[in-house]
Amino acid sequence: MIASDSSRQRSIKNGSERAEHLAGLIMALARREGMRAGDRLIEQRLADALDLSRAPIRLGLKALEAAGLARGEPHRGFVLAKNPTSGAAQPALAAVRRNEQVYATIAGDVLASRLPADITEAELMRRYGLSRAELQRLLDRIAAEGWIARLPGYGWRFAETISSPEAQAQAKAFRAVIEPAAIAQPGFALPQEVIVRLRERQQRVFEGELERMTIGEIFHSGCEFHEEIIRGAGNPFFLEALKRVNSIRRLFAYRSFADRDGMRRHVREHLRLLDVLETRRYTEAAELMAKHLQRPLVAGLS
Amino acid sequence: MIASDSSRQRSIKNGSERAEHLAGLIMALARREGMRAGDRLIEQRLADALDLSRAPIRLGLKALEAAGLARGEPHRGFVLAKNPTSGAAQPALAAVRRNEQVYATIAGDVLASRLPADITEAELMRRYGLSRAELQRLLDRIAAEGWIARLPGYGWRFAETISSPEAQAQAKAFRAVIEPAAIAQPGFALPQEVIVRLRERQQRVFEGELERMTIGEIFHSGCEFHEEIIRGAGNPFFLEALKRVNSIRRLFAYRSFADRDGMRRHVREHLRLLDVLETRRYTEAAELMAKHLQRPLVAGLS
DNA sequence: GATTGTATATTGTTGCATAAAAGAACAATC
DNA sequence: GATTGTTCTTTTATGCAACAATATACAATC
Repeated sequence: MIASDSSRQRSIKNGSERAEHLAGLIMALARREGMRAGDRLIEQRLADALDLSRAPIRLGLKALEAAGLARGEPHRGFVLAKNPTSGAAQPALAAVRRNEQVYATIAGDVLASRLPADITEAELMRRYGLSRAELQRLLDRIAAEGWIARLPGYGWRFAETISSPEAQAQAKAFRAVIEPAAIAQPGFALPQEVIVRLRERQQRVFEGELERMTIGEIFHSGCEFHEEIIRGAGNPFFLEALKRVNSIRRLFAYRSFADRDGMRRHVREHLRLLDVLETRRYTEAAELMAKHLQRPLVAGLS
Repeated sequence: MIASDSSRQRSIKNGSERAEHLAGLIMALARREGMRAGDRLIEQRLADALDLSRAPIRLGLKALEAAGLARGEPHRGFVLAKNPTSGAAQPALAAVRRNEQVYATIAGDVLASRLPADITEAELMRRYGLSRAELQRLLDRIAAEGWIARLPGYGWRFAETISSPEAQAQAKAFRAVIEPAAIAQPGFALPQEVIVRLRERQQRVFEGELERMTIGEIFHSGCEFHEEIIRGAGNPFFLEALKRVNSIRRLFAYRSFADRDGMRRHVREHLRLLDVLETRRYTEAAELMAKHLQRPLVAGLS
């Protein structure tokens, strides 16, 4: 439906923060794409991938250079200086946006029911020391993720979804319905190149990268995998529904610990699923997916 | 999850417009609740039902009185003056919000692909003659409904969902998956009072009110029915997903003509479904729902 | 005891000026 | 021929003050 994960982060006062954020986006992209040290970072291509124009990309690249993650020469553009490992991406994001922290804090407070279900903007501004503009942006983002909504009068209301302790189980139950069903849809089809790309990534994760990934990255990768597959149904409602669930699951994910062994098994199942999908045995694939989603994975990723 | 249908409409310059809007909300509520001429309109109760405080309700009531739809006496509050029929609710809404019109226009333009997928706010302001604030509000609403999203840079992108000609069929396919599945969920249960309320409403519609309802109202009533039922699964993700689909289906609904006979049959199926649900034969109910959703209904309501 | 009337405090909106960010076009370079 | 460098235009954000709407508390009335 709509790529919602690249939710924008403006409202930066300190110019360099914005640049570092962009740098982070670029590194994350490079990582996902499996780029290595020495690969060229072509402005237009990055811009297209991130739905931006070259101007902001440029800022990001300069920030990367300043952080020693990229090297640039006049008229020859930039080149990755280091393999974009998890660790490498961090420094660029060292100036973790305050907004990002506040976001996490709010999420935590809601999960722990430290906030009332109904709350005014003014109250939120006071509690978290935000300006109106900052709060606005934050609320927009949260609303887009679906766990808050305006009341008709003053104030906002947090969704039950997230505050409920059973939310995690409910998300699972929901996915267990839509994901296999999507695969079983009449027109389901996954282009070969998508399968190849997905297999590559899962393979990379399986073969060691897992150890170097943060929980957030692992989770993101899992979401991407499942979203790509559900996309095969060609029905955006399935995709959109999954994205929403995932954006809420992400909130829990941060508080779960990493069970690397479970994850490894998990990724193996992903690979197995790809094999079945490749041969177009969709009924079987749907069943496999159903089983995959039933498996209780401690870390809450799938 | 979150009651999103009472999307607020502020930004009114002409004070009375806001009041008339509120009046409309009150009448619509009275209608849904099956109130009759002579029934009291208790401020606090209306306020609770509409998630507002008494102050705005009061404005609405006064507007209703001015429109001759309610009678008020000092210290005795207001009383419905007429049965809240579809026609009666109209005059109060005569000053149909310009925003509402623009909303409809945009929806139409997107459906007809008269707008590019990516577009800037400035462009939208020019095209539809809106102030930034007005547009902002509109975009927020549309974003909440899920058919537009910000790009990371400048501009917004319309969802594929809505512009696709198959969207209608896709929405149907999606519902055909989640609604029966929700009923089949382990913990599914529908409180008796909900069944009673739903039956009452459907009964009312079946016994003639149908003829006097607008397409919009018929559609709304159908959505509410299905949403109440899916709520029985106790899993907000199902409910939320259905709400989203419905908010998009509503866009199509306005352009479909009314097939009163088909609708009558349709409502009969609703009543039948309630009977089965009442006896807790959920497996059977799920099957019934699946069939119900397969039936090709011209008017695109369900 | 519930509901309405009224006054007051709080909350959110609008428009505007300034500043910052992003996009687009084209020349320069590899 | 693709990519980078540079410049210019357009678009959007931000903070602020005046204003409008909503919420709340309590008294008055039924």
